[in-house]
Amino acid sequence: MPMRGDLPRLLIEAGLALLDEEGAEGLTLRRVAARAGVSHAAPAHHFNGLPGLRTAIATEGFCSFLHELVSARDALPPDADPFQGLLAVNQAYIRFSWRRPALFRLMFDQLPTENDDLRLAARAVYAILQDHWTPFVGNRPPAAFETAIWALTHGFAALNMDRPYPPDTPVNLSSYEDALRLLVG
Amino acid sequence: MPMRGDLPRLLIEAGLALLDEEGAEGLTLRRVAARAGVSHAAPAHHFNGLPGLRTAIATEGFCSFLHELVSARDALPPDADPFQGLLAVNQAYIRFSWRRPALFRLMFDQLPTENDDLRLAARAVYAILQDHWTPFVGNRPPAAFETAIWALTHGFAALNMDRPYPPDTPVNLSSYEDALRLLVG
DNA sequence: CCGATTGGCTTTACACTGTCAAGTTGAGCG
DNA sequence: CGCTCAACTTGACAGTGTAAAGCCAATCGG
Repeated sequence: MPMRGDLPRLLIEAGLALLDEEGAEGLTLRRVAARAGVSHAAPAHHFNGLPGLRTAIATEGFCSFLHELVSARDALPPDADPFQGLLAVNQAYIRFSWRRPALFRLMFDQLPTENDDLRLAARAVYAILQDHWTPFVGNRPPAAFETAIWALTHGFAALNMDRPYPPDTPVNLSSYEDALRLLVG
Repeated sequence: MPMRGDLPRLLIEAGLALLDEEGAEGLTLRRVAARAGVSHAAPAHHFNGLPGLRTAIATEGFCSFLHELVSARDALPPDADPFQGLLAVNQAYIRFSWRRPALFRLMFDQLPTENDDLRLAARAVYAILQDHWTPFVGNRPPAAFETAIWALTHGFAALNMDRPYPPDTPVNLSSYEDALRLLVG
């Protein structure tokens, strides 16, 4: 019926909306179908059941994620120093996890699948992160430095996604900034 | 019927087993009930529906988690230096996430609930982590140092829980050890 | 000792879910 | 026209959480 915009894309966008509006439990084949105005079995037909829809949504999520990281980088003034770039991109990472927690969780819970598109999208995100920390490697072992800085960012995002852990701890990006500064020294 | 061991505990243990054996999708009120040999509505009666069972299981998970961290600490030789202690406890953290990924995810997805028992259990875990990194704070800002070291560990655990991220990256605890050493320098 | 009450559990029912098989529709093509 | 094939729809089924009602043994006030 809707010739404008093929159905698969419509379904993915419906899924993203449901995820953002209602959380993980809102993402349902039948709800996605209803939102896209098609029959309840249409989503399973295009993707491969619910798991297929979820990986498709996760893949699209990584594209949005990448776009936000790139935007954060491009929004910097041209004379910004490398640390400002590193901080901006990694703060965008964390902010994404706050703004779209259900999608963020789906993306990283979904990672181990063997879907090539998903792996590619995730790799692209990793590449832009890499670009920004390489200037700081210095004479440290690169693998350890990569691990440290990227686990720091992801861990901070994951632990503060809904509420601070441990409870009663205030959450703010400035504490992340200080931690990052500790690492890059 | 089973006078040995009250039903709530039986249900929690059934849930933990299902989680370990079948993953997150295996944790179902009805499956838990069947495994404990009671009617399908019994679990919802004792806990408060599925969410209540989940937080109860997460709480129990934090107790096991704490126990493993304490064991790792106590297994150290008495002449171990502080860094060995820090490393041992944090590696136990990561190993737990590998051995029981579904439970680990449930625990940290469940955190934002307002259940007091859960908060208490999570806090106890945090306390033992804290014990081991305080010797290394030195003259650094303590909040930033806490954030850094704890986000590093949790992020490493979360990202390598099922498979390495980014794909094609080898996972090993030694790369974590190097990263940790970078931080405590 | 006895009737009432209560808490632990069962039974029943219902709406909602994913998945599968079969049917429908419509466009492209010989 | 008739054939095919893909994109859906329809219908059915097992499994899910939840709520209401029932059952039943233990407990307790008298």
